[in-house]
Amino acid sequence: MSDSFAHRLLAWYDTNGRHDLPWHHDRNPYRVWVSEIMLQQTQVTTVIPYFEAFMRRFPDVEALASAPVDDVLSHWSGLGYYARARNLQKAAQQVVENHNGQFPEDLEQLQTLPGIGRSTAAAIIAQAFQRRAAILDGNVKRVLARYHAIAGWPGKTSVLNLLWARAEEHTPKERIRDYTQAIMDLGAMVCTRSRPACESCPLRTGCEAYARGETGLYPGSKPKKTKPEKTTWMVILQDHDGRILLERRPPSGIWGGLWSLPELDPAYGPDELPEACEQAFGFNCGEPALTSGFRHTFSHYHLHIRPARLTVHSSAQVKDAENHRWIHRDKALALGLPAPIRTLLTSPEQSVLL
DNA sequence: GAGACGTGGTC
DNA sequence: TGACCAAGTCT
Repeated sequence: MSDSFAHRLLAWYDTNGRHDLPWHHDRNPYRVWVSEIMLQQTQVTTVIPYFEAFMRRFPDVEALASAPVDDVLSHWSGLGYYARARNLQKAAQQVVENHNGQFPEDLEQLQTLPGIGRSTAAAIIAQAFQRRAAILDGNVKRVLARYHAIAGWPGKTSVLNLLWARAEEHTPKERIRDYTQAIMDLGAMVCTRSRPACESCPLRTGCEAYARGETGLYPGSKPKKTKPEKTTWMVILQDHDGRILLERRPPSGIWGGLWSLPELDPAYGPDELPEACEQAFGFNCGEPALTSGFRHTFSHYHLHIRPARLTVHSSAQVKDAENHRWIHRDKALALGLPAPIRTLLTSPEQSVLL
């Protein structure tokens, strides 16, 4: 039912909303889908340049499906959550092979594609097919939690279910595309996390949190936990030509599918590194030169990185040639080597800014 | 249910 | 400076 909530929101959107984002032009399921995946946990201003470059290189689902995976990853460099890029291409291949190149128009079917969950599927239904579907992203959660004074952290299933129920309730049958954009815009521009602009909010009347003067209490915050500390070796393996070894990281885990300095088990002591390298790569190495380690903070843990530089004595081939490559020192320096954290690559030729 | 997955912005 | 968060999904 399109209640007063939806009407007030749409009236606000008509004069105050964002109507000119790149994915609003030439709107088709492919462009909507790519934008929705890029926008997961990522802000609009960050996404815009990536979206435009991505569309130039992969203008349609066939182009994406048939591209080399390293090419897809290189266009994702710096965006983070690289599983999104891998899933994006897998999904493109499924659309081409199983759906004749056309995106399914059904909520459940969309969710069978990798990387598409309930909210993204609904966003595609609403934005691309203009059919009624309720979304519930971070913006909508905040708006609804405040409007209905829904207490508790939205990560909790019970709270999430309450929010979904309200989202369904407010979603209108008419102007579904605009409504979907409108409620996200309100969350991003007015009903912000800190210092919301309640005085210019079309939903001020009826907002329970505002009436109580308690907008700061909603949505409830996540339970605090101390971040675990992890440690790793990152080795700078150099041969007599000055070349440095890179390793393709496994598809899952941190920086999945990207290239970086090889990592070794932190259980090895400094003295055991030559032996560990011999086992892992097949090289006879000299004594490691250790430089001071540093800490890199991620969403869920602190990573203590210990760089170790070793020189390769034997000129044998690398053991696992498929997943290792040498790059020349000049190139390595240009990429910022040997600072290990700056050596992430989407292919040995391309650097990633971190 | 809880943890993993990234980078950039905010306070 | 560091905790917290952002157009979530997968394991």
